[in-house]
Amino acid sequence: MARRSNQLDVQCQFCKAKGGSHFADLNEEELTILSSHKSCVGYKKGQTLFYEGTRPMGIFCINRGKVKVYKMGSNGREQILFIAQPGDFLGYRSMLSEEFYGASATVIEPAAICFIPKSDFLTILNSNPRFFSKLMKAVCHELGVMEDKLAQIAQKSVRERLASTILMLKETYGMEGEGSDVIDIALSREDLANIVGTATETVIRLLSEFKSDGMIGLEGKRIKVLDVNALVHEADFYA
Amino acid sequence: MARRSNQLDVQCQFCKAKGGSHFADLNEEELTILSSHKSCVGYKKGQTLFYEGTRPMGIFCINRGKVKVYKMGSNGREQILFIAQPGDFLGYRSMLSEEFYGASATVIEPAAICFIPKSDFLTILNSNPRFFSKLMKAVCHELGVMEDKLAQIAQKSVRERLASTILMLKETYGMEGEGSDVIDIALSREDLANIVGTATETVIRLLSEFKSDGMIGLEGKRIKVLDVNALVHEADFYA
DNA sequence: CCAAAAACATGACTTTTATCATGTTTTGCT
DNA sequence: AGCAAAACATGATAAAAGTCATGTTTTTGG
Repeated sequence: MARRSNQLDVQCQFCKAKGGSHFADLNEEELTILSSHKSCVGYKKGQTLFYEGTRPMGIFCINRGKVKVYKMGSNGREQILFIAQPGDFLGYRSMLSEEFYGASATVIEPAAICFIPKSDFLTILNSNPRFFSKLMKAVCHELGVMEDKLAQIAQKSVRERLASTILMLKETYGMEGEGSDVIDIALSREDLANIVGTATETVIRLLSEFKSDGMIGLEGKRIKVLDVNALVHEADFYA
Repeated sequence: MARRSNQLDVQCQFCKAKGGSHFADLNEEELTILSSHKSCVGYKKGQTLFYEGTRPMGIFCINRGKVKVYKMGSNGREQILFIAQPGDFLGYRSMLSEEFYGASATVIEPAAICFIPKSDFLTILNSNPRFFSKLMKAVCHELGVMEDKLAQIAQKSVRERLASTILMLKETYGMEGEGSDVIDIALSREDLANIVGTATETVIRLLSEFKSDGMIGLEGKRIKVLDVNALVHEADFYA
């Protein structure tokens, strides 16, 4: 069998990212089915897994790296819906609703990503009701999260949303340091703006303000959280 | 068995709203299970089915009327997530993700609504894989719709969102008239603002503008769509 | 390693939208 | 019917955020 130069040898059975994923409690046999026709490829920053409006052919499972999932607006600006990390699946939602992709997915940190053809995935899904239930639960949870984000964007100011986004990033990517947590994700200011739902300049300005107020520290792209409480207050969590 | 004064006798087998609902192709036996412990009650405008933060005990199935589903913001303003109509279920999403309700549901037009206890609903769900699949598909679709709304709110102006909301309402509640379609739903300006995600005054002002531009007509709460193309243009659908 | 491109940063200005104030109309209730 | 409350409407003003212009720094590719 021909091999693409950057084809990687990642078997589901031994995947380190599996632990936290929905695949966590499939049995050996099922993992073998998953592995049988799958391919795993290295992706560079900026490469796109799939585009909005195209037909899903299978699911992407992230082994390493980070991927932004976003919709393109008529003004050319992206709205980032979420950032996927190792263990996450991508593309199964559209596959299950039998629709075209509603969003695009592009790598933002060098990644290793497996592709599992639709048919293999559906085979597992139909033969394992517990897996199906688990996925259902996950989708229901996701819907709740998305509703939360909608309400936040509709009702909070850009300042509040930025503060709350920084806190959310800290929860997910925060690395314990001495006293301060460094957020271990290389987001451009533009990407950050596209998560928050605002203009790049506005994010840059607010970050400077947060910095001079001593709430965060900036080391290039990396954001250091210096004063969690102040950020929580800024995000208006309890008001 | 004691009967509450406004208890209604609605049997799932003969429910007119069933046709368009997820219950459409359950068999007689399953419908009997559904009916067995269910109650169906009349609700007046303003009555609340459930509150954000409480525990789901079953699902609500709308037989007649309209219900707004919304989240409360810290500023006291509601963000309406969607409006449910006859045939829709409410509350199953939180039940399946085993979380508290993430939103509240309040009647906006006099309604008849059935309540099916959690256990009965889960019985059907576990015994009928096709029904489960259908629901999964619906949730996946809903998630796509919600992502769409998020991107719209994040990227479009209030003016564009109002135009697009009016068009959406026309699709769902439009009644064919002579030349113009009347939107058959009695939304207060405040509710409309809470769908669009803006202040009530802003909606009122923009509606006046749309009216003097000849795009819509206003007869009390009812909105008449006079020029669909102009609204589509205003909503910036193709730009 | 160097040049070009991309990302970051800041100022000036404009537009959009929220907020506050006030008055009018409609609705609901007894 | 009549009164109170809610909803609707409009103006004035302020605040928030977007846009444009321009310069600096960082990153990237040959």
